[in-house]
Amino acid sequence: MSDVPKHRYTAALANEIERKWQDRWESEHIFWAPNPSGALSEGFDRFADREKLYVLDMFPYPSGAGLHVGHPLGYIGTDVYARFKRMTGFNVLHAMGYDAFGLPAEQYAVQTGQHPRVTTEANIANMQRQLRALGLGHDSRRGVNTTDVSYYRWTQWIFLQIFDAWYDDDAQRARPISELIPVLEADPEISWVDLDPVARRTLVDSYRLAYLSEQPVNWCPALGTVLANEEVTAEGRSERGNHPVYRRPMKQWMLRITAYNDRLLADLDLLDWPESIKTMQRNWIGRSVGAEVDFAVEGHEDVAITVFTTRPDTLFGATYMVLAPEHPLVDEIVASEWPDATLMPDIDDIPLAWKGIFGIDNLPAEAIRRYREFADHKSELERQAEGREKTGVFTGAFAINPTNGARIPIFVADYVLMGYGTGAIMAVPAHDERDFEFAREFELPIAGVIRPPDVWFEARDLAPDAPAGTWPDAFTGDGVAMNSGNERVSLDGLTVADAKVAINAWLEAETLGAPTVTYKLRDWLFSRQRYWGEPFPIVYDEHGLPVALPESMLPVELPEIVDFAPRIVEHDEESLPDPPLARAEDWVTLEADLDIPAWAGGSAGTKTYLRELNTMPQWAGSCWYYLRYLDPTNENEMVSAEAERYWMGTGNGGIDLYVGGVEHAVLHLLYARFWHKVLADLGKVHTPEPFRRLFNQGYIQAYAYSDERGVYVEASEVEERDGGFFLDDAPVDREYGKMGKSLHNVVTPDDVYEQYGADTLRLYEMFMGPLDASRPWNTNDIIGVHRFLQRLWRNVIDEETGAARVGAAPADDETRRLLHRTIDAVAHDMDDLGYNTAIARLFELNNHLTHVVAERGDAPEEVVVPLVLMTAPLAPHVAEELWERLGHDESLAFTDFPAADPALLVDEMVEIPVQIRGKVRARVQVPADADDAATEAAARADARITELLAGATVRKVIVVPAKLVNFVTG
RNA sequence: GCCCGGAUGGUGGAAUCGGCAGACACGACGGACUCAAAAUCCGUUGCCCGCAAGGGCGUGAGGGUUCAAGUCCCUCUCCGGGCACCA
Repeated sequence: MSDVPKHRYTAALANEIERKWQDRWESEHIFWAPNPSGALSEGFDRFADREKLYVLDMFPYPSGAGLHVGHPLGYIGTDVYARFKRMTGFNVLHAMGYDAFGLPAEQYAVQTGQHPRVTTEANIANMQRQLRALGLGHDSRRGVNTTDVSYYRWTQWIFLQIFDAWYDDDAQRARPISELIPVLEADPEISWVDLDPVARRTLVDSYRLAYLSEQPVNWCPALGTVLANEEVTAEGRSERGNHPVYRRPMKQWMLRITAYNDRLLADLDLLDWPESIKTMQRNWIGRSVGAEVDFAVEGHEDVAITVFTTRPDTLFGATYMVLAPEHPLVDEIVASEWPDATLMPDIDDIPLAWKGIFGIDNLPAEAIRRYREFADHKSELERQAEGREKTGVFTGAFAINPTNGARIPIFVADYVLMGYGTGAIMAVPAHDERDFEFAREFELPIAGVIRPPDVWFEARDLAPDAPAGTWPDAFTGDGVAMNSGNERVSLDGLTVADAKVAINAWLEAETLGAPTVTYKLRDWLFSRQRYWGEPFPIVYDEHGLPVALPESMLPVELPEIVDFAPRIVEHDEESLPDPPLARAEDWVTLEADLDIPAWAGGSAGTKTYLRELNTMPQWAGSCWYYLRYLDPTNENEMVSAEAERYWMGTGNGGIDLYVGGVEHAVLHLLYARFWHKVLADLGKVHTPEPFRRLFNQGYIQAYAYSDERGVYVEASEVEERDGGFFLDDAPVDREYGKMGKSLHNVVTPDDVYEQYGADTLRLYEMFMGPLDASRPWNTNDIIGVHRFLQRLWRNVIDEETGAARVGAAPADDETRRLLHRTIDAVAHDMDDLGYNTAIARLFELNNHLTHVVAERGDAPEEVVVPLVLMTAPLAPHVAEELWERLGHDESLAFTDFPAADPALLVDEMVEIPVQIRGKVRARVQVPADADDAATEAAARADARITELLAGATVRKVIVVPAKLVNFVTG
C-alpha cells in the first residue's frame, strides 16, 4: 500500500474529487436552467441564443429501502445525455422530483404509528443524498414533491378544470361547462327552462369530464380501497399486493378518458416512442370496427336488443343470442315459462342444460336469478381456473334474426361482458370460437355462412361441402359468403370485406343497424379510500350533488388524524370501503357560502356542506409533474404560459426525452397523456402530447444463490470455480432475476462508491450494455472501467506530483486521425444514447494514448483536451478535476464538445479484403478513392491472389470500391 | 391462443446500406517488475486439424435468395414481455 504513488486515481481520491465537484456544482448553480422570465429566469441572457432541451426521468417513489445499483440506471443515462447536450449548445432542463403519495408510505405509517409525512420526508432526504452522490446534474430548485401542499394545490386545481369541463363531440375537444349551458338551452329534446335546479345540475353533471357514477368497480377489501382497471391484473388481483378484487357497484369518481379514445390512439403516431409501448397502448384502448344491429324480441314489440359485432357479414349465421348477466333487458324479456319444444325448429326438446346448473325445476326467472348470483360471485381468478368452460342459461325468450326471420333463443352467459360493446351479442357459432364452444355445450344449431377455402377442409379431413354442424371448430378466417341472402339483399359470393360493406349498407337502409366503433378502454376510476392522497376539492350539498370549491379555497389540505389506516377486511367481499378521512370529525363538514351559478339556482347563502372523503389515486400527482418542474415556485398559476411554451414548445413539441421503465406503459403514460390533452383543450398547454420521445431503459438484474435447503445466501460471498458456485466449499445453486433484500443479492451505490467511486459506477452502468436492454450486474466487471479512469488519469497527471504533464508538441498523424474518428463516433453514439459503444471508443483512444505517452514522455495536449471533454458527460467529476488541473478555472459543463475534422475521418489508403468465391484470401492496400478497375488491379497484383487465380477461370469480379473485391471462379 | 422483442466466444456485449463476424471489457493463459504477493505494464485468447505455412468449421435449428447473409425470405425450437371469453 505504501508504494502506491501519492496521486494515483484510487477510490479515496475519486471520493475526494467527487465531493469537491458536487459541492462546486451546487454552490455555483451550474445546473440551474434559467426560464425565459419569472422567478427562475436569472442568467437567461447568457442562454438566450441556445435552443432549449427538456430531459425528464420518471420520478421515483421515495421508498424507505433506499437505492440499489439498479435504480439509477435511467437517471445516469439522462444525466449523460443532458450533460452532452449542454456541451453542444442547449439550455437543458433536467430535474428530479418525488412521487410520494401512495400506499407504501401509508402502510409503513400504519405499522410504525408515524405520520406518513415524516417517513416520506426522511425517505426523500435519504434518496436525495444517494442521488447527489452519483453526481447527477439536476436543477435543485425544481425538485417537486407531490405531497407538498404547494404542489397538490395545483393537482386539485387541475381536477377542478376537469370537473368544470365537458367533451364537445362535434368540436372533438373539451370545453368549459359554461359553454355547455347555451347548448343545453338550445337543445329541443331538453326542455331546459322547465328543469328545476337539481335536475339541471344532475344533467350537467352527467356531461362533466369528472363525474360520479354508481357502477361496478374493482373493490379490494384487503387493501381497503377501490382500484382502477389498470391496477387490476388479468387474474383479477390487485397489482399491489396481489389481493383478490371484486366487482361491486359503488358510487365513485370517474374521469371521462373514453372521450379521448380516438385522439389517444391517433396521436400515438406523432410520438417517437418504442413501438412496443405504442402497441400496448393501442391494445389497451382496443378500438374495433363493426356494426350495431337491432334484434326484435318475440312478444315484446317495444323491445329491441342491440348487439355489437365485428362480423356483420355473418349475420345470416346468427343462431342464438347472448346477453351479459348484468344486461338491463334480461328481466324484461325473461319468459314466465319454458317454451314448448314444438315451437323450436331444429330442436326436439329443450336440452336440460338450458335451464341452468341449479336444477331443472326452476322457472326461467329463478334460473336466471341463480345464474346471475353464481356469475357475480365468481372472481376473475375462478373464471380462469375453470378453463373458460362455457356456462349460461336460457331466458325462454326468442329474438328474430332480421336477415332471415329465424327465431333464435336468447341466453344469458358470463362469456359476454357488460362492459364491452352493448353487453349483448349475436352468436354465430360457425365463425366464432367462443360461440362455437357454447353452441356445442348447449346443442345449438351451427350455420355456416362463410365458405372456408378447400385447404381448410383438407386439413380437417372433411369433404369440401361438409355442413358447419360437422366442423370440428369454427372457421374465423377469410372466405366467401354463402347461404346469406333474402329477397332484399344477398351477400353470397362476396369476400368478408365486401360482405361487410354490403350488409352495413342494407342495415342502414332498413334502419336495423349502423356501422360502429367500440373501445375496450373504460373511464378512469379516480377515487381511493385512503388517507395518503390528494383530497378532492369537492363538497356535497343537501341533495347529495357535488359542488366544486372555488379556486380561492384551494388548497384543501389533508386533515390531521390519528388513525390513518384503511379498514382492511380480508376474505370478506361483502365489506364496504370506509374512507379514513371520515375520521377527521372537524373537517368532514364545511360551513361556507359557495358561489353557485345562476342556472343552478344561484347563491344559497352560508350553509353546511359535507366534504368528499375519498382521495385521489397515486397517479394524479404524476400526471402533470413535468409541468410543475417548469415553474415550481409559481403561486398564481400551475405554470406560467411563457415557461410552458419555452420548455414544452408548441406544435408537435413536448418533452425532448423521457426515460423510464416499461412498467408504466398503460398506467402513468396513458393517464398523463389524457390530462395533457384536457389541459391542451382548455388552453393551458400548447402541445398535443406531453412526451414526444420516450425511451425505456432496461433493468439491472442480478444472480441470487441458494444453498441445499433452498435458503438464499449472501451473493457477494459466493465464489465461482470449477464450473460451479460455492459458499464456504458448499455448492450453491444460481438463479437470475431481480435484485432484492429477500434474495440477499443487493448491491448499493454506496458499496460501489466506497470501492471505486461514483464515476466508476456511472461508467460501468453505461458500459454494461445498451441502455434499453436488461443485463446482469457483475461486480467483477467493474474493474475494467475503473482501470480506464486510472489510465486516463495517469496519462494526464503525474502520479508523483499530481500535476498535469501534457505537451504542446503536436500528435503524430495516426493519433490525430484516431482522435477525430473517435470524436465523430462518440458524438453520434451519445446522441443515440449508445453509451456502451461510445465508452468503448474512448477506451481505444485512451489505450492508444498510453502508448504515445510511453514513447514521448508526455501526452499531446491536442488529444488530452478533447479526450477529457468527451469523458465529461460520462464521468463528470474526474473530467472536471482533470480540466481544472489542465489550467481551467471554470466548470467544463458548458464548454463546447469537441468537433471532428471531416478531412481527418477519411484515410488516403484503405485496407480491403480480397475474396475468392466469398472467402477472404488476402488483404490489399488501395487508395480510398480508387475506382473499380484500379481496385481490381490492386487485388490481382497481390502475390497470393495471383497464385490462387493462376489455374482458375474468373467468371465474374465483384468490386465494391473501398470495401472489397470478390473473384468468382468456376 | 394472439401480438411484440430476443438467441453471436468461457462472460457482458460490438458489427449504418447484405460486404473482413467477435470492436471494447471481464475472465483465462503466458511474460515483465518483485525476495514474494498485490497493484501495474506487455503479449496470447471463437472452435477444430497442423511443428509450421496453411486449411476447415462457426452468429439457436433446418431450408431458401445472393458473387456475398448475424443482417433478407420461409419453417421450427427455446427464452423474455404484453394481451387474453373484447363479440
